[in-house]
Amino acid sequence: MPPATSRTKRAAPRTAQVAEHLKAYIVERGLRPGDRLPGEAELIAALGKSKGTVREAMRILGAQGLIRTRTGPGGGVFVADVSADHAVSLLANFFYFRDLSIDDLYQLRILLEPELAASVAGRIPPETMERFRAETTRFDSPPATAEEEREQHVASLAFHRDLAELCPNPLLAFVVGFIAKTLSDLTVFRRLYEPRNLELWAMGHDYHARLLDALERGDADSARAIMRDHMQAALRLMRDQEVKVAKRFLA
Amino acid sequence: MPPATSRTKRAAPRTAQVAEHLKAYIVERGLRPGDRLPGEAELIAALGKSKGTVREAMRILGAQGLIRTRTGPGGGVFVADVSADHAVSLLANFFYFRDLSIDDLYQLRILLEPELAASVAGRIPPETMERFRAETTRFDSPPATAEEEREQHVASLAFHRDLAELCPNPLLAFVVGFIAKTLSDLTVFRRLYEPRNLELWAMGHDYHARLLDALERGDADSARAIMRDHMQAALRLMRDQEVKVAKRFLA
DNA sequence: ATCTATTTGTACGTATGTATT
DNA sequence: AAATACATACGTACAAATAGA
Repeated sequence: MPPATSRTKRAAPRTAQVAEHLKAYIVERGLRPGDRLPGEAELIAALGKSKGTVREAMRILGAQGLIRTRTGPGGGVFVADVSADHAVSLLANFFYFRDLSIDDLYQLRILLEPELAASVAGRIPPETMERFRAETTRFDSPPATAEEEREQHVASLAFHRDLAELCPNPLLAFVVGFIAKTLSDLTVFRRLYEPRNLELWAMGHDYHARLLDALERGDADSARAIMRDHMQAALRLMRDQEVKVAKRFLA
Repeated sequence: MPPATSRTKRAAPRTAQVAEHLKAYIVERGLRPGDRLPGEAELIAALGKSKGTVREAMRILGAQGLIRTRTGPGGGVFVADVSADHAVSLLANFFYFRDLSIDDLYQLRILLEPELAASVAGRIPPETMERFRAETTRFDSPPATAEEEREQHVASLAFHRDLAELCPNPLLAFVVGFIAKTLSDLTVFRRLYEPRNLELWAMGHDYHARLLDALERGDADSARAIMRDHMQAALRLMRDQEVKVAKRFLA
């Protein structure tokens, strides 16, 4: 048996043990989002751990998005569905110390967005389609100010996120959504005095309309082709723009 | 002013406030991985919060991979680089309640792996290349048992993860690594009595060698083409296999 | 090798806040 | 409006780990 000074893997702290225990508990019982977990008091009694230890374990699961707690009667600890936003934030933190360039993001975008467009063709509910059409009218006139141009760009990215939510492949939807969110955060801090790019507006406006047409009539191949052209053009234009990166952690 | 019973956004719990405060602290000061953060005692004094509150906040940041703590003299709280493994685990939890199918994973794989192969062509250090070559010899003979076949498959996925680490695009590297890890976890539980697939072995062995050749001579286009063919063939074979999904949370 | 100092980790008791009935 | 049930916050004491003398 190795001496105490050896580099044998130290036992995990009790808090981490309790957290893992709770995860296993959820998996074993096949609990679903909304299902109730034992509360503080019960866990303290059942596991023989102190209040602090149990609470810290809860915080770990909460930070990972796995549980939610509510105070008051009928409150307690509940299994939570990890939200897409939460997962995006957690992943964004991973890239905090790794610098993602615009090119990095667009390399993925060019590969994925056309496929995503194809996969949602013919799968858009009429009322959603109506909303999309209404959105495009907001951009019928070219942006008058740099600020307006930025708003249009962010709105366009929001459209891509909305589209992603309709994708039947959850992983594809997530990655595309993540990229759009990241680009959105980046461009919030774009320099405002740069010359506005009317070409970008005209192109965006045109592709938007043609894409919606293709999606509505369920023409996956056209949707893919339109999106591919748009992505390549967008990358060329992005390359000309100076972008200030916002460094921060997300909640 | 709305009454107390309205749905105005409740103030965040103190613990969450402290956690956000610490994140902001890191960002404002531009702290880097390894840099020291104020310890428990200092934070208790500086923020006027209790020990439990401060510790729970630390656990939140720890669960997100942002800090690490060490006991003893010279110990304390330190900024951590969120590890790729940690980020993969957090994202895997997001998909716990969303079922990713093999087809979902391969839809992305087919799009991304060829591009990744192209991007690492000519960028593989000689000693790494040697290691890759050595690995392939382990598979010079076809698998004798179902268990051996599974091992080869997992090893092949590990190779793809190693390759991903060399990719200059951190996002592309992450997504491909995530897919390989997820497939690895899935196939650990494949049924063992199914007929072994010698075709899979032969194809894998062949493409492996040709891919390494292309990568070594920096031939990005060939690498991309080889990888694309391999992915499409692999998907066809995977579709014939019954796969048991392992449901669990990751640490 | 043993002790000592330092810093996080665990335990427990009590009080406060919050939301439902 | 009040009682109830639950999480949240606080303070103290002690245990464990680790670097250095």
